[in-house]
Amino acid sequence: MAQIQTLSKNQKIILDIIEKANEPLKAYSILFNVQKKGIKAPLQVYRALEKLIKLGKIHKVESRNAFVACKNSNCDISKATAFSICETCEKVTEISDQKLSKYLKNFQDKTGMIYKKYNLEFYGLCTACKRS
Amino acid sequence: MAQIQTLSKNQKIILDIIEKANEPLKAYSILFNVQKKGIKAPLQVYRALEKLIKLGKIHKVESRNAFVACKNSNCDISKATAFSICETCEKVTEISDQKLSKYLKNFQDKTGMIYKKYNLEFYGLCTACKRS
DNA sequence: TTAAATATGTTATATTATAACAAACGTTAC
DNA sequence: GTAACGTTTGTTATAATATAACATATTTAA
Repeated sequence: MAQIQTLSKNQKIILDIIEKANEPLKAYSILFNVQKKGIKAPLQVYRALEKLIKLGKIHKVESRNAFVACKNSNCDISKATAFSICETCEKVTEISDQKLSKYLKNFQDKTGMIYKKYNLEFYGLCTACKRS
Repeated sequence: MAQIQTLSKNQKIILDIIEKANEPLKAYSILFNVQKKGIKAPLQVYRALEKLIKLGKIHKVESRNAFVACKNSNCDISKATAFSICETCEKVTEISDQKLSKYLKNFQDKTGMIYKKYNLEFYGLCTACKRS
């Protein structure tokens, strides 16, 4: 029932890098960045990523195979994620919209399937790329 | 302006396999299945997949790296996709819900970004797995 | 303080996807 | 018909993403 989860050494190192990046990071680019800190193998990165995702500290942007820090303390331990992705500059922003998340959490399909999580990705043109 | 797009040989073969499968297929499992038909290399598969996606004949289930036939003639040339995915049996169903798609097509974020496409994936427990 | 759970380190390998180049095919305009 | 263009194919090689399996160490909690 521990609410506060202390992160391990590798988990801290990798979360730190993802939080400081202002763009989604790929696993092997993370690996490259942490090699000076003694993390040498892909598995060490993937294991930390897996744990951080479970804790809701980061999310995977599925269509990009990349990882971003959760900017949304409301997001229910990574059970409900929404992103906007610019197809030109690849900028990714986590969408934090109460109405949207409420709508999706309550969504029911015809089959009666129980939904525990969702992930929504919008693709388009960000305002910066629209201008140019 | 051609409305009717005739598929090439490889595209037909690969669409056929995906349509006959009742589950999402992975690229290399498709490759294995079509080797007897003379398609030998991954690129031949990936190129056909890419084209079929553009035409809206199939969709990629991003979180599974797998491909399903479009069951939804309404889905706007693969610009608006929604799936339900059972985390137990991995069954994937394309959701065809007018209200949902209308809601998402009209969704606007705070930044004013223009959305051209979206992909939504719900994860949970299907009715069959719920019973057991 | 010892058992259980979690995290680490390491090597090897599996899986998914694209680059680069050459040739063939299909459509359209003339 | 045929030249020009875009699309598709075939092929080899390689890049990028992710996991298996095993041994050891560390932390947590009864």
